[in-house]
Amino acid sequence: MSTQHPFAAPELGKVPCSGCRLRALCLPANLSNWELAQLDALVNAQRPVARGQSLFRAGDRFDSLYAVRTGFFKTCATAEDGREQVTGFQMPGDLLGLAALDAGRHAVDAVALEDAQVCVIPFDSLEAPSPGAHVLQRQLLKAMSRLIVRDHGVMLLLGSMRAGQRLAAFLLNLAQRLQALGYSGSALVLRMTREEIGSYLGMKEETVSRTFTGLQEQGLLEVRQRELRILDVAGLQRRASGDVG
Amino acid sequence: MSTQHPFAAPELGKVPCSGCRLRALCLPANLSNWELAQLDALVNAQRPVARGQSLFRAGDRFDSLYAVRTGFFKTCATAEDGREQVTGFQMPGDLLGLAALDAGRHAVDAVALEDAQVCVIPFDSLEAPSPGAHVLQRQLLKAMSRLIVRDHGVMLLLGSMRAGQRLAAFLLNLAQRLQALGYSGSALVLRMTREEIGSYLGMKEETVSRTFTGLQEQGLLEVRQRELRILDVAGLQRRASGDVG
DNA sequence: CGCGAGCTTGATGCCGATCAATGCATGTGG
DNA sequence: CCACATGCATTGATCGGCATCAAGCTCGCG
Repeated sequence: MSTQHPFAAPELGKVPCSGCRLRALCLPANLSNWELAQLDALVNAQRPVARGQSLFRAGDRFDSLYAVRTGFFKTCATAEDGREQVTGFQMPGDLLGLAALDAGRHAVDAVALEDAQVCVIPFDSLEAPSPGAHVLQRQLLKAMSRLIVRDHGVMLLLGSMRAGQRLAAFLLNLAQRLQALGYSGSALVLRMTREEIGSYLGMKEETVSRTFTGLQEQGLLEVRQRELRILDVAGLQRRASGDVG
Repeated sequence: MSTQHPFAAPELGKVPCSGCRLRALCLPANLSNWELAQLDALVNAQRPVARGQSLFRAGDRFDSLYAVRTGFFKTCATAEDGREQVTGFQMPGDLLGLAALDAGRHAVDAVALEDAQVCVIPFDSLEAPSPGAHVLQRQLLKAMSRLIVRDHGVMLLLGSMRAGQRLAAFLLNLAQRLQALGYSGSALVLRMTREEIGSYLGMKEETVSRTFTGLQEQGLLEVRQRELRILDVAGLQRRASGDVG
């Protein structure tokens, strides 16, 4: 149902949080062993999502949260008039579905930008007043708080930065998050199209393209299609802070 | 009766949530009597904040959440380079400090736009695994989820709307929230300056002013200084959806 | 090989930023 | 009570960044 390979089971075997490579970056961050065990009991098995597939869509009934285990997602909000906007990009360790807790229905579409696997956290886990639920709730509160802070950063970016600053800030943030996952902080592959970047940053794909070219001509980075190499982090940071135009 | 008077006490007497006018709109929303009692035990007394004063500042240690009881607030995020941006306006029933849960330090400044009173919810309440904490956490998760959804709306607005649409959408939202509080949905007083509106909407105060004038000339509203009257809700809605330029 | 999705580059025009001046309301001190 | 200062709001003139429209270009894939 979820993948293009007909033989793929809807759920794969479970890897416990306690043994997960992402343990320090995901929900289990900073938990004691006992707390970790409580959490482990609430997280269901993994589920694959093929590139281009939706994990959920806006309006879907909310019955579980998801943590990205492998792969890359985008979330899209849709206005009543049909305008769409990318509201975030999620990589391993990030949570999906947090905006749905209030209304009981998902508020955005979550689409895999490459073949991915997510961990499933049933909504029921949150309801019962078990010790595990308490741990989970506390971690979720932190995760949501973090998301709010990040969104405020995006609002700042959208409200008061020029195209060059926006793209520079975006790339720095992306590189930093990838580095936290153990990847190189300077050489990376863009999982999303120019249009998706533009949607996230409030600019048109043509402008994204031109801005890439501009940053490249200034020697700050090297970009060829989806492959990106950051040559001058400090320069990019200055650029993001509005140094130049 | 606000902090500018030297004799004002730092805390006033407590009004229990169960007897609060805002009960249905604030943290106690949709709670059973038993749950309400649990919550009541966690909320401290009220605290006054005078117009222009900060309830907290970015970087302050986070030791309690606040619920607006009376008055009007704005929250401001500050970038490293000093740029400031209003990230939200809070009215009675809204919570303040949600962005601080993750880092343990406040991420924004919260400033009273008029003399105000807030209810204090000590952070400790969240930590202990008491039944009250469980109730509080569940309500907080919902409130944060709601904030995330609202922020996504603002991102959409900032990323893909023209000045006229932004202002129209903002005013409709403001009027709707005020109406939910029992005020008129069509006649209202703007608690914030043009500059603050502009900061929130990603435009300059001159543009806000011109846009007000434009909407007025189209007969959609009437504005004189801070006093605003919405004359044509449907027209404003069309305007917000990008009907006109 | 040829198609199509995605990316780049160019030409033009418009929206909103910017600079600058005036108007209006409130408050303060003489 | 008036004169003046101050903060906020409006209006005008000009300019620049980005959207828009319109071709080409690149690359992966059937």
